[in-house]
Amino acid sequence: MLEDTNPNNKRSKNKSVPDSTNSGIINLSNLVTKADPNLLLDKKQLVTALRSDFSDGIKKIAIHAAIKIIKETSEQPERASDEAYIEEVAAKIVESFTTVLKNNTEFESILDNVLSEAVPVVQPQLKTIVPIPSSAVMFSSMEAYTRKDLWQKDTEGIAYLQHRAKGNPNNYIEHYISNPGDITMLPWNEAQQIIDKFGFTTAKLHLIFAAHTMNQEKPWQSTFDLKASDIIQEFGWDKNHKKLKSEKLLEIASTAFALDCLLVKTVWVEGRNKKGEIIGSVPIGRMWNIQIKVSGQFNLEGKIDNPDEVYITIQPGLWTQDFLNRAGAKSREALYQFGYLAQQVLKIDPYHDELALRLAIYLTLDSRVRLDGKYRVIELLETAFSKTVIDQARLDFRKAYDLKQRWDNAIILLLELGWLVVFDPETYPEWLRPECKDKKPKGYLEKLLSAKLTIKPPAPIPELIASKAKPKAKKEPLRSKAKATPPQNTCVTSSQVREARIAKGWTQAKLAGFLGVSQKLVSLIERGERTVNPEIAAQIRTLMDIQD
DNA sequence: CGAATAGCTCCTCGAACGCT
DNA sequence: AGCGTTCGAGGAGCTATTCG
Repeated sequence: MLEDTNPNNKRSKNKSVPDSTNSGIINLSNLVTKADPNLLLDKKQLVTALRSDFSDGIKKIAIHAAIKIIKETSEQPERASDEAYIEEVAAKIVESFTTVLKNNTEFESILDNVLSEAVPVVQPQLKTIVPIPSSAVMFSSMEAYTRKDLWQKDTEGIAYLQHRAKGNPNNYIEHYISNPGDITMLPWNEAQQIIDKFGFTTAKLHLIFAAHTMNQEKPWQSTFDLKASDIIQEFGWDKNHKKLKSEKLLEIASTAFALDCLLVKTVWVEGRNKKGEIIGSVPIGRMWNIQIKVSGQFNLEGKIDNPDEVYITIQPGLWTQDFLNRAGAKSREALYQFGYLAQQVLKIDPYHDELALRLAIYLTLDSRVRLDGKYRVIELLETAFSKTVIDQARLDFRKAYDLKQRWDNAIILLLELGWLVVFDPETYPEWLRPECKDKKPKGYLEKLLSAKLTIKPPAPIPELIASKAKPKAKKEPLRSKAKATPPQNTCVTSSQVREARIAKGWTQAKLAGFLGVSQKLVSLIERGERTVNPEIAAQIRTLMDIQD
């Protein structure tokens, strides 16, 4: 089961480099390891570095060789102590080697084999609405990144965070902390240092990784590359001019580094069907395997101080085999659950709009499960903060006022971002709503906590989710068809679908996977042999960016 | 040769229809 | 009205063909 080997294990090798100059043999691999690993990014720089390293090595050997030659073969062995003569002979030896090296294309072809492509092929930026995994692992990992208060110490002093399923308490997911490239669980004190690095940036980067993972057919077997400057734009950091771009790049790199430290273990049994149950249990493994490559100008020590780009290579962990397995879901052996992420969520500022961001992330994941979007205020606040925050607000009127302010600001921001917020007329009266400036009566906090409201992500996400959900609740016949389609143009032609799909480089099977239909139907649609129902048409338009 | 696509067949489900 | 039958759309599985 765990047979696929982790490519990251390579990195711990090459710790000590034997001094090849003493043996008189130049070993290319030794030279490679002596070079700064950052050099591996740029073949030209590496070749230059290796050539100069090679020449230095040759010079030392050449001097030894020159002395030996003069002593043993020369007619004037006494000149073996004549430094000038030695250098002269050594220089000839060096020259004979370096001329060979200069014209040696074999040297570069060896490097071609040693090195992967210099600049990785990066994934394009995310669109405004993207599919995103919404399985329990996403909920639990979001808690791991944004809820430091939920981390605990077990009896052996290991730091862990446990997320139990609401419906079935036998199902749970646990997270641990490790050092990068390792799966040893770290004890509390060491783990704390990494947990301290967690936060909203980590959570947002995690969402971006997760969104790109949706593009992988078998995520647990594949890797993909992202460019940190794309991520900066997705975070909306490009508009902040107080920080240098290189600083932002390094922040992304260190955030990715923190993501590499999260482990996950799942014990999950879901569904009842003909084949029995889906067992989604994975032993402890990494959430993401991450490698970071920095590119830019080298300083004198061969390091990069101010990178002009950072490339992140991501390999999703084994959890995706059980929770993001399209083929497995078809054969009812694994899960493939996803919702949709509005890209603007990534741009919400965690410092000024923390609650809005927490709500947006939670609701993004939860909207697939809770189709009606109905929540009570207390429920949302409890998932966003620890319970103690609410208890403190109950005891201290200033904290209560503060909490109400934060809640109102969060709701106002979500409304501005196009989220659908409908206040329940009975439990959420006018005077309690964010826009009302009137003085609040006594006991308003309890009123607010028990108030009900409907929150849904911005259009067209609710429509997309609704069309994905198998309509178990009876749809009202006939009328629904006419009613469901009023606002947008939901027609697509067969050629539009085919052209858009090919433009994106998707196969019919891949599009079918996102639509939740068979590849065959996509084929029929593209040939114009099947009419496209409005819901599928709307999904196609969104997924494929089809304009009128 | 393997991945992508298309052809064929069969199943399911809801709407419409007809009979009692 | 209640029930069974028929029909067509939507969809899945298996497999043949095409294409790079």
